[in-house]
Amino acid sequence: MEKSYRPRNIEEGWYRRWEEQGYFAPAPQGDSYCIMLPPPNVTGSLHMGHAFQCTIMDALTRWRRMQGRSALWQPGVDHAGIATQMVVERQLAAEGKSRHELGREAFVEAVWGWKDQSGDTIGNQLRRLGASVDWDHHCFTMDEPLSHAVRKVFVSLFQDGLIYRGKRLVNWDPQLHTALSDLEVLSTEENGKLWHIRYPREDGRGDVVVATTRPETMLGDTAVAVSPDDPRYRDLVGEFLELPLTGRRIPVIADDYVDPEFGTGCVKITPAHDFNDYEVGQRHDLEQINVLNPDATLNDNAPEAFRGLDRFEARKQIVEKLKTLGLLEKVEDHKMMVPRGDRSGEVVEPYLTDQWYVKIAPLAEPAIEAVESGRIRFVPENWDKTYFSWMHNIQDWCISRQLWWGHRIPAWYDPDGNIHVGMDESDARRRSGIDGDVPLSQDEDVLDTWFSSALWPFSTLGWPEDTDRLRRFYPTDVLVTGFDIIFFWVARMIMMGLRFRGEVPFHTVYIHGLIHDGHGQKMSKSKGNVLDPLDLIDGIGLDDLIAKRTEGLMQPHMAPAIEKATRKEFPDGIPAFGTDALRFTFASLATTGRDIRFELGRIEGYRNFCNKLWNAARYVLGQIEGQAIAGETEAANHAGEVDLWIEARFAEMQSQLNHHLESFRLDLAAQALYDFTWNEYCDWYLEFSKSALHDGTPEQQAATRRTLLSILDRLLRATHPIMPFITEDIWQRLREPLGIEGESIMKQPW
RNA sequence: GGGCGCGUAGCUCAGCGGUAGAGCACUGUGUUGACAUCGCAGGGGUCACUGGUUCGAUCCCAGUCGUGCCCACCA
Repeated sequence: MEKSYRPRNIEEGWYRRWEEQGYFAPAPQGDSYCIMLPPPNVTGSLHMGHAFQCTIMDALTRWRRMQGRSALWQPGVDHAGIATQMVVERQLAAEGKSRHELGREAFVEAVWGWKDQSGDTIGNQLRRLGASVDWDHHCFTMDEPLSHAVRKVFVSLFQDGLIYRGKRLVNWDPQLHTALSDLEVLSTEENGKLWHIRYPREDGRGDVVVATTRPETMLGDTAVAVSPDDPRYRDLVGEFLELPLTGRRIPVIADDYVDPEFGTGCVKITPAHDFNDYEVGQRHDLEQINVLNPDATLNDNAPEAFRGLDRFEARKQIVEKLKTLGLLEKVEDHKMMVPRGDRSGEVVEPYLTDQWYVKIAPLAEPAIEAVESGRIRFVPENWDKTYFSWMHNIQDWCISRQLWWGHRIPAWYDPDGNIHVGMDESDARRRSGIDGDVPLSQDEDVLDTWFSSALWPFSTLGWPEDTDRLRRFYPTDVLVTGFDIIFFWVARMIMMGLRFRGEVPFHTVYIHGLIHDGHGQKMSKSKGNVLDPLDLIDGIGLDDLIAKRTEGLMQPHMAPAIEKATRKEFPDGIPAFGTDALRFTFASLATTGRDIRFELGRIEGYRNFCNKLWNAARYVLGQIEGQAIAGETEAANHAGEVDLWIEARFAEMQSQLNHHLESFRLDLAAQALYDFTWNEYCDWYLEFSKSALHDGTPEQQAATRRTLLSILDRLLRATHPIMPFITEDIWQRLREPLGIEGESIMKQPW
């Protein structure tokens, strides 16, 4: 063995060997154990969070596999509708082209091309991380079998009345020109203004002052509301007002929605541009006047002077106009929550469109029950509160997106606008009994990416076919994921799993924290604080790191600051720590907390730990070369106090380790291994063995050699789930002296 | 406005009803073979604050302060 631990030398070959030998496929017998890999974006690459998550999943899978379970870790990737489409559109934009110039077919082809080009980045990363996934069954959400499952679910839900098409307000992203679900809208507090505007009374007896944060929407007002209990405005209810700039007359109505304490106590009601106003409008049967185009410029329902203006420019001009008309009473500074699209960052508009929805309440009910009854358990437990609070207030799910990349909605329209849903056009015709000569056109929209993700636990196993894998591995055992996608993904998998399999998709949801940088900041390209897991494994020079962090920035002016911070934090770049050290670090960071700070000092310490283990093995192997090794019984007969002590300590550690793995405390598991290896096996037993090997009888020496080897063997197996490479590499050298039959530590019993 | 979490050694974090632990950092010291990616020895904390329960609280309960995240329709 080399004197120093060099991860690169030992990590290279083992993964290929494991994969070639088919060790990652679930064993034909044994109780099943299954984890679904949360599918990363197909064209993306794995970041630290993914690597962290993979470490947890791989450690659990390897551990169960060694315990004799038929373990399946199901891999795959997600088509990630909006994200992927945006990437490709940006590439086109760089060439001065737009997707509309290409047309739908060519654009989708371009996306597939990009998918192929970005290639198997994720696959290669997973391999470098040592992930023991079942490559033979790798899935992509847009593979035909999975797409078939998507259509099947859509048709079925439609037939059962749980999918419907409706015209109502949605969150509209005016930049991406698509509807978004509630979850894809993030509200942030921003500084805004509250404009107080006079609406003259029709009877000429003065005016009413309304307060609004969005004056441009007044062009679509169809009422002004006051609180029914407000004595100031009691007489006003039923009267009419003149809506400035439009010449329209609108009624004053009374509605509980209005808080008399806020603003002036009078609220302008714009049913087509505000979710609350929409509700009020429904209650009072108000007209909905849409004044915006899909790109958030004013449309022809607006007075001519404002048509075609962007919403924010229109706001400026409207306020200006009101001022000259003497209708602007005052303007106040006002903090408000502004809704923005999570991908585009654009201010989202409540917008009246036709969209597809999943009627969610009937699906949510059993999903709530499944967690209440304990058939699904969150770890740590208190995440169930988050789950429940969302599920109890869940709104219908808008599933249509005005994108080109994704699963096309399996619905067709006849010339009269009737809807026909089916697995394909002919199926739709058959179901509706429509002749072949009636022309049908398919809905242009695609489904929300999460619609297909929701089916992942069974679509990847072959559903709707009744496959052996499906029967064997569904329900799966553990879902490992971050708390950021409990709503997006976890809840929806539970709902769909119960609906289409009649059983929960998994028994345990292990929620881990999110990896941040050493200062507790979220890692992001724009902050320039991203670490690539592969750079921690292979190392990277300072200049390369800086280049990586500053190239392709959305805000290039940040580059100097990023460079400075990077130079300060990594003056010598990043040394190569190896996969095992990285994995051990991730395991030790897997505490119950919510955010996790990744610091270089930590991984350095664990790289040293690898070296410690390496050298302990070197010592042990050096002692046995050409020497007699006692058999097990023989060794027991000649065991001294120290041997008994280390045996007892190992047994204790092993039992703690099991307990910690059972309870998903990989941090404690890692610590138990670290403590035993360093503070007991190395510091004490190895030291004592030196005198035993020097002064003992030949029998005692042979017994000591047996114990040295035997503990090392078991220690390596115990450490293998977290550090697969170094343990395999050392263990291979123990096979002969211990007379072990197996070919790999992966296949050794736990 | 609700919900969840956190506040323990200089830093990052474990822990637990019985007079505090790890890694890193720090101090001193040690190189003829397991390991300087190391060994040995050591310094350092009134476990945010206040009150309560208890024989006993860092740990349980109530409140306060600080801090972070999530959800929510106040125009």
